[in-house]
Amino acid sequence: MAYEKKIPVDLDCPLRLTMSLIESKWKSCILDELRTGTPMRPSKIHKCLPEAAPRVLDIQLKEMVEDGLVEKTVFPELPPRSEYRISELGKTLLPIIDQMLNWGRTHYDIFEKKYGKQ
Amino acid sequence: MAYEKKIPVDLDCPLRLTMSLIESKWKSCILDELRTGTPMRPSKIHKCLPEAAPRVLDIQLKEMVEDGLVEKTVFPELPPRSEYRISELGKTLLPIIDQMLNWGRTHYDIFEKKYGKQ
DNA sequence: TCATATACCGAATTTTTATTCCATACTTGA
DNA sequence: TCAAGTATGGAATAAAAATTCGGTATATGA
Repeated sequence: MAYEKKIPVDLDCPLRLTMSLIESKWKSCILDELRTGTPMRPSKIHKCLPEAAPRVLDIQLKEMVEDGLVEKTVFPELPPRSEYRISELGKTLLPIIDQMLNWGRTHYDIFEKKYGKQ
Repeated sequence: MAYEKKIPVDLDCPLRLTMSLIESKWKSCILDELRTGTPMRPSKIHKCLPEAAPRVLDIQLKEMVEDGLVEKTVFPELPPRSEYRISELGKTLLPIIDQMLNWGRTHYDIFEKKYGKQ
């Protein structure tokens, strides 16, 4: 099987456990997009995160479903339709996402000066 | 130069900015080790994080100094001596680290059952 | 004398992630 | 009829991150 994580999550330490669930490039953004609880179709998620390659979002969504952070419903229709929604467990991560969002907003200037263009 | 990050931090969105500063495998753990503010010599840091390859810690410490999360003092002695300490900016990330630690402790069981050995 | 400790870094390799491209199979609207 | 949208995934490739190994130079203690 392609794209199977060798170590799904890191159980060695609680900090690494949490990090390993969200450290992939787009997972925190996916949680942020799904935060309201409203189900979202994958095409919508792709549109909301245009910087991310669709294939990557698919893979990360799949992992998040496996980890229990996100729930998926597939409607047996044609053309195919499916929905992703944040799980109760996933919601418990939102305060962390919030703090990271706030931190990023608060300290953006420092890094813009340091690493921004020109 | 070896090990230069292509994009030092991600300025596209505040969430990605914060994540990009700490998502490397050991950075959050390094911040946790340095949390009290007491300077630590690199050999001590290596001992506290024995799972991490020393070379990786060196590299990640260097990046964290560059990003301003950690400060470094080099004593011009032989044998060489140096110290790392968390910066004021780095300290502002500790509430996030704390929340991730708590989350990991609270939800450890779920993932132990799911992914733990036997 | 010799192993150990010190801090660091280059280089090569391995592992993990991310990206790109193509394919499926059916619907709708132009 | 034909392009575009729908969800998904295989496969190949590229890029990034982590790991391993070896080297620098000097001091200390056995």
